[in-house]
Amino acid sequence: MSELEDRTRYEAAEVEPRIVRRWLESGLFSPPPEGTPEENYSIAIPPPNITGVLHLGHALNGTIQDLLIRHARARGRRTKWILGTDHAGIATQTQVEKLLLSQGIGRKELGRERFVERVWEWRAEYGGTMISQLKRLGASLDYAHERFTLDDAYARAVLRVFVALYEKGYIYRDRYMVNWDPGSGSAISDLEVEQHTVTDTLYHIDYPLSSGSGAITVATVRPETMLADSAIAVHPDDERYRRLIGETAVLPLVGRKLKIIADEYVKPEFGTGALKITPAHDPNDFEIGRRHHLPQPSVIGEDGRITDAAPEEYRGLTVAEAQRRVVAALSEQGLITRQEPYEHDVPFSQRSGERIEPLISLQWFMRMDELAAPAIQVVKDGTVRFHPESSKKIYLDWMENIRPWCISRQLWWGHQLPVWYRGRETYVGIEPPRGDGWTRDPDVLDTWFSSALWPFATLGWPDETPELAAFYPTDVLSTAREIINLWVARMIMMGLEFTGRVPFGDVNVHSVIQAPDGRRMSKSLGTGIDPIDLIEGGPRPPVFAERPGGGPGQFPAYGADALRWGLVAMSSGQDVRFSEDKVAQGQQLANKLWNASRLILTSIGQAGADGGDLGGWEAGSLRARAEPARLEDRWILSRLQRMRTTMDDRVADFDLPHAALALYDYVYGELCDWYLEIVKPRLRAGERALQRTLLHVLTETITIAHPIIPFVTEEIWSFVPGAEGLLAARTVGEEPVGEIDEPAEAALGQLIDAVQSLRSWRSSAGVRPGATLSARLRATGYEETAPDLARLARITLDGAGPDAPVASVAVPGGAVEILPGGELDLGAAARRREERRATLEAEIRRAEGRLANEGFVRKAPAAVVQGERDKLARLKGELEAL
RNA sequence: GGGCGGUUAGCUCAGCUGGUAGAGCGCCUCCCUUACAAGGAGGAAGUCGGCGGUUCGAGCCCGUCACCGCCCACCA
Repeated sequence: MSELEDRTRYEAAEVEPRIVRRWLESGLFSPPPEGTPEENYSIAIPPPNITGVLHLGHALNGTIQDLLIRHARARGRRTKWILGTDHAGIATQTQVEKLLLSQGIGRKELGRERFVERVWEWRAEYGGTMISQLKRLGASLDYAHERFTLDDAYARAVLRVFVALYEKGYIYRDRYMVNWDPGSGSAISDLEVEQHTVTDTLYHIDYPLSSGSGAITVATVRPETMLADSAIAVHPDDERYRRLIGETAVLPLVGRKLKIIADEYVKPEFGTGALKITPAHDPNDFEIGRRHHLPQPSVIGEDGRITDAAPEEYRGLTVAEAQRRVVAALSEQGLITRQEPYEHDVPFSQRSGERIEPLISLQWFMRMDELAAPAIQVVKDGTVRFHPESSKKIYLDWMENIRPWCISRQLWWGHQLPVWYRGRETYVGIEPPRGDGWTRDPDVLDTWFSSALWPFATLGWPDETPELAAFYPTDVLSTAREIINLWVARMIMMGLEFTGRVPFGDVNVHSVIQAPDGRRMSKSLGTGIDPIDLIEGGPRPPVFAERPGGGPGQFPAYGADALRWGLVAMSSGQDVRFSEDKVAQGQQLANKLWNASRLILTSIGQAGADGGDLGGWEAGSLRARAEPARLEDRWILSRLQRMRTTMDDRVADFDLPHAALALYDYVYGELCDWYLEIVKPRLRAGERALQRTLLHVLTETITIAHPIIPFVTEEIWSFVPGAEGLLAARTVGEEPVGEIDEPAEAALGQLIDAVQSLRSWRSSAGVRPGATLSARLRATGYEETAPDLARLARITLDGAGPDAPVASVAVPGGAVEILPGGELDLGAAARRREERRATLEAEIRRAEGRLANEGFVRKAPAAVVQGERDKLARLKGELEAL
């Protein structure tokens, strides 16, 4: 036991790494594939990108999932937390390309095959960063069965899905308007586009009418696209233009004649009310063009340069250069009648950050309506539940307006389409076509296509593996709301289509953690932090206010438990600011629990170390039988049971912040502040019944706390006499850990109030903290607790004599009279008395006022009115006593 | 433009079905009491964003306005 005596502080940095090792060696996190999905509990982790580095969002989501998994494991369920990584097409390709470029190697010169080889090499070297970080966080993932969205088995699943959907007619090829990302040189889906506010120039340009009588003026922020104009549109009811409908105008710089057409899409009040139509370079114009069967000349190529369809002097220019030239030429001709700055939202690629170039392109698409219908149904009927429920709206809004998904990407890193062409023939199949002359489509699939299969492809689908039989469907999917549509929706659709079952029953949408100043957490803003820096100590970005501990500009090593507790505790809203204080609070909790355990374990001492002689241990379950010998024992068992129930309920509701706070309040406000203080005298007596109760309370407390703060609790467990194996493997089952005891709670509550009142009185009356006062108890309800009251409030209750009290301190059930004695500052006591009198008088006035209010007496519930009367009587009694 | 969330102590946040406001940090006073000074005891500190309304009674319910954040959205 001397080791425990010496370790007066909990040193997370020393403890945690070896606990991680013990967990990993135990094999506990890799359950055998047995039992049914209903009996078992599984979660598939949102696969981290191989390019990724853990950020606070990952740390929070990792903690949440681990908490759920450990909680389920402690309830006796076979748990599997499925691990894997995502190949992350664009992100990875871009990153490796940059790296190679810094070595002077270009992607194109390297060639596709060798480039892909280099990416695999890169992945082998760096792809596991986040996994080792998750281990450090304590995440109890099944590390032995790590999957990758590009491994062979997974790739087979992807191809099979593609072929099946093609055969059903859902997947097709089309020339259609796509979001072209010049940065990655690929089309991307709508969900990979984000809008940024940009200030452009709005140009008003005159298009001379063919009739020669005047001109029609259009407004545009992209004058260069006029080279591809194929019409001018006005609103059919717009009086200004009505007579021009059907006429033509001459496209400046090009000379082509443009028909003036009517379309209700045009807003007469916006700009000039006349809209130039460029079907090939604007999504709205594309639709209008289709309605009116307009030609779709395209002047911007996939390389972002002007094509040969434009007049010669513009060919080969970049879009920006072309814009300058067009504007200059138009100005020269006096056709620009107005220019004004114009602020609007413009699409950018989430990946490359470049401005999206809307283009018509030949791509593969997937029609979603048929897949969406059942996926909407399962959410509406509660087969899949969102937490919080409000996030379900995000899903339904998108699903009910779902549009075709552009699934082909012009990249090299990913699942190449199982599509071959020969002349005008197209072959789609898992195996390559027979015969000569076939060329494979070079495109790869959108990364999210493979991610959509995650919950079942990771378990071996399409093979009927034991893993699939045991763990699919999974129980929970936890994520941030930004990928509800990008990923969650698609998993539900694919799960239903290919397994006939929803991939998970609950979707937990967690908070987004912002920087302390409310900005987004991001590396480029200098607001991002590596969670490992909080665990092990590391640089503290300037946006994080200085706190004591740690070096200058350094986070102290808070430890993983602290970070876990802190993240969960702070994640109470949909967007929350990162609070380092909460992490510090988590560290304190770990330290407190550690020290409380030291007190208990060292006091049990040898009796426990001998093993069996505590008598209360049941050999099988290692569960001490508590023997509540006294009131406080019944009280703590009651409170323990309540805390456990609260914890279970909050976890079941996915309300984890309150689970974390409930644990803290119990450990501090009940176990340490009161129970351990009350039993201290009994502790020294070596009372056997007390030891059993303590051991029970300690082991159940750490078992319940373990899912949130697994490290410190595991470390404590290793010192519990008779404990074997890992706490992580210990189950609590369903039986209660204590008995709810209302009388005990009432009596102890009274004691606590009384002690606090007396301490407060002492402090304001200027009594020396160490002094013991002579006093007399004039109150009921302290039959069992009077000695504790005396000790904790530092008074003696032996003053039975006739002495007049110098003060009367109101406590529940009556008052404690303070008798004269050498330690009293009578002046301060008198001042205190006068202050108290003033407060009492004010409160009495308030209560009397309320009771004089006829409406209150008549309409308020009887219990509330009676409570007010009781309070008034009590206040008056106390005033009397003063 | 639509939707969601927020506005409570100096800071970060709790506040259950409406019954005279709480925690952590910070601040002040005291205490190295044999688990913990990364500790303990006590204290000061709030027009609960503004304005209306419902109610005997509103931080909580309703309306409205303001500000902050996020998500979604094809108006040049």
